Amino acid sequence: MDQIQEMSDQFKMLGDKTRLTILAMLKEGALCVCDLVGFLETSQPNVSQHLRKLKDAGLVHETRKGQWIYYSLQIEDKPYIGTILDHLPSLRENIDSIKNNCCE
Amino acid sequence: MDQIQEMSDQFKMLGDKTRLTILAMLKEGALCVCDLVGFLETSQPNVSQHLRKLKDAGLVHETRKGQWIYYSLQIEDKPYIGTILDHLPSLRENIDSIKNNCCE
DNA sequence: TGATTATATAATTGAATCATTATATATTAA
DNA sequence: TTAATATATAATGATTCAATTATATAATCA
Repeated sequence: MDQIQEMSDQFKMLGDKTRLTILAMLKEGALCVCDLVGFLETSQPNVSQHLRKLKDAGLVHETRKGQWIYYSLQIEDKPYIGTILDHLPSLRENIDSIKNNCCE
Repeated sequence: MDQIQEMSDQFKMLGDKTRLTILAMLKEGALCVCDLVGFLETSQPNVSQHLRKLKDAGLVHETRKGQWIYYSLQIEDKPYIGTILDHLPSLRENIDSIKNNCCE
């Protein structure tokens, strides 16, 4: 598949508010699904399905810790994605206030 | 509208192969619609409608010169868009070979 | 083991999006 | 002023996509 097609497929991943918010949250560090659901105003299955797309696109990866699954960014070797995430507003404070309400 | 929403709307513009190719072409300089149609493998109305979306999103602007309308990038004040376009493959040679076949 | 919690997957619906076809507008040329 | 060219807009059909609802899997806890 040609390069422009590949790039547009990746931008398609960023072209959704829920997914872009997930990436902005993961910029601050790994989070479990329940933390993401707690912050995003949508259902758990919806979050899971967006995470699946981000994983298929190679933008995040998962690690299970007991009953929780933590997601984190996988954006090495994707230089312009890093630049984009740098321009997303910081959600650190929002995350601090919800983190570990559900897990650990 | 919040910032992440605005950003995801812009990425939606980049998340289509035809539109991303148009932007890659305009990176090399202004082009008229017929030049774009000559290179992209799709119809004139399709190109016009994609240009309309790009214009509405504030990514391009138009200048009429006689019966031709030239489009060019409008990406000052959009720093990460510039970075992205830098990472698109160069289409200079392709453009040189089709430029002005239809206009001037 | 059975119940509970965390997460994923499947099925469905409705909305958004892309491409095509047809038509309209605007400019230039005869 | 009529014809031709360049471009835009409108209408339609088909596909894609996001969100919901329902169900399945996997891990922990009692």
